[in-house]
Amino acid sequence: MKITLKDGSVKEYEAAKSVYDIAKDISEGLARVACAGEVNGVIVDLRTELQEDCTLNIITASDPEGLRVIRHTASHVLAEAVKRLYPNAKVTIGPAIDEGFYYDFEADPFSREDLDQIEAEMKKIIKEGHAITRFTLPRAEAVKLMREKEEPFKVELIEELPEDAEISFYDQGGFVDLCAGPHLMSTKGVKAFKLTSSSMAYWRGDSDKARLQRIYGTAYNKKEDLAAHLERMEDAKRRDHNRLGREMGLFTTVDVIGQGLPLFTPKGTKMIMKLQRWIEDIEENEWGYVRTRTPLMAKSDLYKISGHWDHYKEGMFVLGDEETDKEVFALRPMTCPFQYYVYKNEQHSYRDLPIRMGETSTLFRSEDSGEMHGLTRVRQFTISEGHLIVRPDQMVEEFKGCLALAKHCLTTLGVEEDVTYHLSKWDPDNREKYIGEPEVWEETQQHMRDILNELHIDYVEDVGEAAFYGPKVDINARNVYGKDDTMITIQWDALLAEQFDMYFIDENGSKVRPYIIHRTSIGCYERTLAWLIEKYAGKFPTWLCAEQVRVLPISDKYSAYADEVVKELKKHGIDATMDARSEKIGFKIREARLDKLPYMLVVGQQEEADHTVSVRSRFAGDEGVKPLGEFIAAVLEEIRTKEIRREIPQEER
RNA sequence: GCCGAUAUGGCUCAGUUGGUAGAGCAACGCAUUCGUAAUGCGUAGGUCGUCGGUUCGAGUCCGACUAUCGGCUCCA
Repeated sequence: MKITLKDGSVKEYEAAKSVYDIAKDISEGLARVACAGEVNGVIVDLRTELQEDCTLNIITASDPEGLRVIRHTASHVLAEAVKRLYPNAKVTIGPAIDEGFYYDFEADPFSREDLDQIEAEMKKIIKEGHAITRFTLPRAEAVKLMREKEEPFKVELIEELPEDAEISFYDQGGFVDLCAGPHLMSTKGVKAFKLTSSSMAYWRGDSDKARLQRIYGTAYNKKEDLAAHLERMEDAKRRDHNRLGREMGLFTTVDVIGQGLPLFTPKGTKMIMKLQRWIEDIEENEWGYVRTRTPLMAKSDLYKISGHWDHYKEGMFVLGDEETDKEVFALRPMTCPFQYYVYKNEQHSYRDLPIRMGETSTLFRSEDSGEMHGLTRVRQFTISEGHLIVRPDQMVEEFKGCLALAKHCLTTLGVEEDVTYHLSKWDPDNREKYIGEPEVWEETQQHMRDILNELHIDYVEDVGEAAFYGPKVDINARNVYGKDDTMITIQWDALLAEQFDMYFIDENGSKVRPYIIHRTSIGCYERTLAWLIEKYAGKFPTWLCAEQVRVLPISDKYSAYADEVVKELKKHGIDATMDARSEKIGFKIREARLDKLPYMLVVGQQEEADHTVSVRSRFAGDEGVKPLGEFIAAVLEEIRTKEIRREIPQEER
């Protein structure tokens, strides 16, 4: 009998061998890695004897799917452990997920101690080494089985399947769970796992349905892989901007000020100012933007024109009461209509276009109280907002320019490798959500594809993610915990000009509607700073650092010279300070290192006499003694070019 | 908004069955004046998130509120 494996290789076996035995054999004796039991596309029982030549789909631990199988099996072991310890708990679903697995139970909340106990029980089950076997039942019998076991959630799931479906179950030594599989062949195969946390979740994600307790865990093929994963999570925790940013004294929050309203310290403010000045300068000087300055609030009338009053009122902070007050205001959640009125302030010729308006714009959004997080989800934020008013024939070129600017910003910050581009399209099956003709949507989206391809940008297309007035390109970044946040968005809008009655005069003297591009170049400063904190673990490129150089006199005797050095540095616009405390030099260096400073200048008798500085950097350690002028020139160049100096590991120095 | 956990000096955390707060680091002072990741000694600092309740007595028990964290996206 010839067995063709998934990878195409063919192996010869004696006839009537079981899938189980073959799997055991070709998974290199591991006997733990999944036997999917899929033969020529048909799922078979693990103990089925194979009579003919066939193709066999065996998953090994080295397959990406192998990890999912291990984790899925771990979730079943978890379910069994919970049922053993809490017989009244009801099981629901337990899939493998990106970083591990979870299982939802209807039960009382689990504490960390409970998780430890469950973990111990899981280890027992694994040690007992139950064979995991698959069997199927017709739907009616499947329902009956789960009724007998008093598992209402499973009954509900089965009843949703087609009436003639063969329902598959997996049995691990008496614990039976409804499941499509595949699984490992024995509970013994779960060798490296950990329960990480528990939380609450709703049945089917619906807050009107039953409240469930979710237990999260992770599992790996080898103990070392698990340890590495846990180490990664520890590292993520250390980089977490919400922790590191506070620790480094960049921002804080205050109870009585409110949720989602971070306060920036002088240090954090300086960093944001550096980002902001950079963006404002390059937009104005290199990318042809004019700048505007518009109110942070407006009468409700404005938002009624823009449509926000009807569609976004929940998300706005409204000042006043429509019933009792003559005028009602709202803090602005976006800048668009404000800049539109700047455009409308004068009549424009086709020759004036494009007009690129940029504003460092503070916005307010009334996020739900549970949605706030650090600097990434806040109620007040400041964004490098902008609107381009363009002629239809300029649209493609200008859109390209916006993307190029965004890309330039990302590259300068050294984060261009960490983003994903998304073409957010409309949903042709959900036309009432969007305005405009299908042909126009398809055409616009094709333009955007062409632009992305021309700029050699890899992207994914997301259906149904467009704005109601047009498609957009979103640039997302992944945070330390692997979650995506949108950093930059560039939107194609051929509609709102109509709503605000914007026009320009074409060469024939008639009024024409312009197109609008709604865009940001670097996103909002709060979120960008958060991202940079995590990306660099607080060790920012020199140009961004609030404190770039610290001068460390060996002793009080040299503080006059140190002071002179600081003054000289400041004269050149370098952010420099002095540590004049009567501490040992080793102590001062240690503190400067912990503060993640790029440069330390040690000065003592020798340096004072020669007008030099002894340079120690975060990047290369001791860089030797240099004339002060030479050091300043080098740092100024590094700042000017926004260089991201690579850190040479300790052992290579 | 919903569910859960948490809230003690600037920071990280102890505080046992309710009996009126403790450590390390930081800060400050004194001594030390030092050559590339921690000098020594000492001092001060808290109405225990806020408000209310139970009690002779509350950091500890109960309730409300506020804030922080995790989850509410991954679907047999």
